[in-house]
Amino acid sequence: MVTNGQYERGDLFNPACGTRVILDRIGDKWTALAVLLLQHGPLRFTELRDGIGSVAPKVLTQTLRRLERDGLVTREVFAEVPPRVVYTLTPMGSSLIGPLTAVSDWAEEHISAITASQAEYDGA
Amino acid sequence: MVTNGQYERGDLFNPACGTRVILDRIGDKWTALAVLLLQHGPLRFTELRDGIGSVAPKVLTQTLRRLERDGLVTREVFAEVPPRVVYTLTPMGSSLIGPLTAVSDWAEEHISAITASQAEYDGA
DNA sequence: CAGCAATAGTATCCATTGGTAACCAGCTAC
DNA sequence: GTAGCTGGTTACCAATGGATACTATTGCTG
Repeated sequence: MVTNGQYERGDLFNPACGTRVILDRIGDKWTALAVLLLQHGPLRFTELRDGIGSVAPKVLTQTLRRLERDGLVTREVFAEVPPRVVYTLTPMGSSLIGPLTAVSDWAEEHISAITASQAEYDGA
Repeated sequence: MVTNGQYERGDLFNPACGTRVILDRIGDKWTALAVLLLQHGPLRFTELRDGIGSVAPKVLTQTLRRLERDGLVTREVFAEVPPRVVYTLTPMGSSLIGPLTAVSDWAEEHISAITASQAEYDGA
């Protein structure tokens, strides 16, 4: 089931399928969270860094650069003093909010059951 | 906005919020893919390993053990020769298929736009 | 009985990614 | 001139993931 000869649809056993490529991309430590945080409007570098709390600036820079390269966020630099850099979701980035929110809602719904399962597993 | 005093709902800026805990858990390299692969029925260790293709047995074992600990899959050992181990989604595991499929569908829909954006970024 | 084959892993070592801490560039206010 | 703000970068260390070899169990082959 080949689409345009480059990516295979649906066949998750094929490493070249689009889903696997994307899971590999947004399945790193901070990407999904960054997109979710930007859903209510643009944020500055420092707002993201301080808000996340535990991310190293180096890693946040990497995450945002990759998102920019993928066309999911834009990066605007204002030549002020002190400098200001604002990150904004593109329309494509915004379209990812829905699916990510589905996962997020699932998480909120099942987090306590998962924690309970872990406790039982560890104690048994 | 605290639920039971342990997890905070909705506030993604709080590292203790359920979404962030779960994103940290299923946002590793193979967990989401393993759940998606199990959606059509149980699979053996070797079927998962060979199907994924590029995962080291050590890492697949870690992934499946964590999923078992979280209560998302069950592990059944048949004392035969050669041995047989079958992994199956629990009801909670199956309930994650919907949200993950939403992400998967998004991926299939936007993979070519993302690839194009990357090419432009790299060439510009 | 010696040797081999099949499955589901471990064990060991190496590579890649993420984290910590320190520093920089540009400008402004003291 | 020196300190401070922002948005990083650099150098180094820790944790996670990957490659390869090996093991345990037991029936089958010769």
